[in-house]
Amino acid sequence: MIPGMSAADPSSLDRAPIKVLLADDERLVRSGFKVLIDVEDDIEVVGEATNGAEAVEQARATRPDVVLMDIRMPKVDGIQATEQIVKTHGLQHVRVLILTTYETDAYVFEALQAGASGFMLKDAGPAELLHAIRVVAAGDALLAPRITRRLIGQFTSQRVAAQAAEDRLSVLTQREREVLALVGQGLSNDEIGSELCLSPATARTHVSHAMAKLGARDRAQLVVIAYRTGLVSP
Amino acid sequence: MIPGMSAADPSSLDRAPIKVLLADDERLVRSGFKVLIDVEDDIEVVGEATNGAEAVEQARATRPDVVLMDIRMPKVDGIQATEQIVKTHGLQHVRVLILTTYETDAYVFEALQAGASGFMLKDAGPAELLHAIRVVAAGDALLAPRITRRLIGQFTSQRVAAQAAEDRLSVLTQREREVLALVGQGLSNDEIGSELCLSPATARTHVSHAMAKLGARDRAQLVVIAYRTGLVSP
DNA sequence: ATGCACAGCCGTCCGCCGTCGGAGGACGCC
DNA sequence: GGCGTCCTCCGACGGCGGACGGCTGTGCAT
Repeated sequence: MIPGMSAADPSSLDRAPIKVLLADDERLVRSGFKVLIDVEDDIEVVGEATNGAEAVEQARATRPDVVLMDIRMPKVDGIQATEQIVKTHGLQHVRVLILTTYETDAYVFEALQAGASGFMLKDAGPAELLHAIRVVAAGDALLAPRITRRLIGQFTSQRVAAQAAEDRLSVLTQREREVLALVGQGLSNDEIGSELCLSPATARTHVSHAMAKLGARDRAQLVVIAYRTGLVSP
Repeated sequence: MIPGMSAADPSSLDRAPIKVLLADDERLVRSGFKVLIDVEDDIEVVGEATNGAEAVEQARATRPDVVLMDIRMPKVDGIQATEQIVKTHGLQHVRVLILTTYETDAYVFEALQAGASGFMLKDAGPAELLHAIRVVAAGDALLAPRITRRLIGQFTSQRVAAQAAEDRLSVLTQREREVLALVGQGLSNDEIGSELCLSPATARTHVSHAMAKLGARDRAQLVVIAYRTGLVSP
């Protein structure tokens, strides 16, 4: 074991070994992982599966700590299998580590949504893979660096977009923004008036001004703008 | 160098060493990192800073590949410094790796938004830290496993919430959902009618039914529901 | 076959919404 | 003081929106 990389498992000797289930349709890949894992003292392979359905069966039978799951597999794919495993009663402790060749964004999203704890690419080094298994077994999560980068990029880009959209509201006065926020929650003019201690006529004026400035025709379109700019939360 | 962990830098010997700038207000922390880094052949410390302002100066002077940045620092904090560095013309190649004791969600978000490429906790092992430096220097990104876990948890939880909210729409007919989607984009009844090849009166009926079933009074409130359920994207 | 329920479609009536014009007061700026 | 901006308020008009009832067709059950 590599010194210093053991944050997830500082004393491997006095614990039960991490039980791993391999799910991949290619025999060569499985045997490769198996020899890689078997030389480690603190990790052992307890089962293998060649498709998603088998993976679910094996998970129920062997109750592993970690499932190394490929995505593209015959019959049931890895993402569906992941969903079934983590939703099975009594198998909540099982962590799924996706291991695939493709870094398609859609795969990553679906896999995480399905309940995967990690996402690694097959071009990762052996030590990275072993480290990932230990991290996931400890209940933490881990993504391949390239995936992390893209995830962050997407995260920040949508933040920037929200920032840019928020600039559309810069033409509004403070009061108009307040009114817009209430319109964004579906309030009527009268409700806005009593909420802000205004005459309903004044509320209408502010709504009207906001619509004119933002190019909205309806108050419905104002709601759309309020959501798109992030003025009102989901 | 550890075999297998070198995916980010497979052949360290035939490249220029990674230049690292240390930014931390505690002398002990800096010296600790320095001895850790200096024993590696492919990484070298080219400067040190004790606060955010110094970090920006040093980054301009030494043009490092990676800045190891603490968050809590006097004068200018690490997040502000990160923002200034990555926005400085000619310093876009500089990657910032946040290294802090606290895993507060707000810190993580702000740091990533500011342009950081990684976020590690100070309780990480030496090998993890060195690996993180190499990953970030290679242009990829990396988060501490605990951070990754929380990020994924937040990501999926909001997905699950959207899923639960979507059940509200189960009472609607297919046609009504279509109409609702268009209402959610701010379309008028006439526009919906021509969009779906309907009489405007029919569009109104569907809108009316959707409102009755969902407990909405306005079409504005329908827009709110459409966004909250995720029927229309942000 | 009859009755029933539901989805879809349409026309009509009333009310709120949105527009326009006007008007007053508070504040800051030249 | 004059000017501009913002907030507040009012009244009247036209129109879209929403409610209501009626009509058709389909599927299901008795």
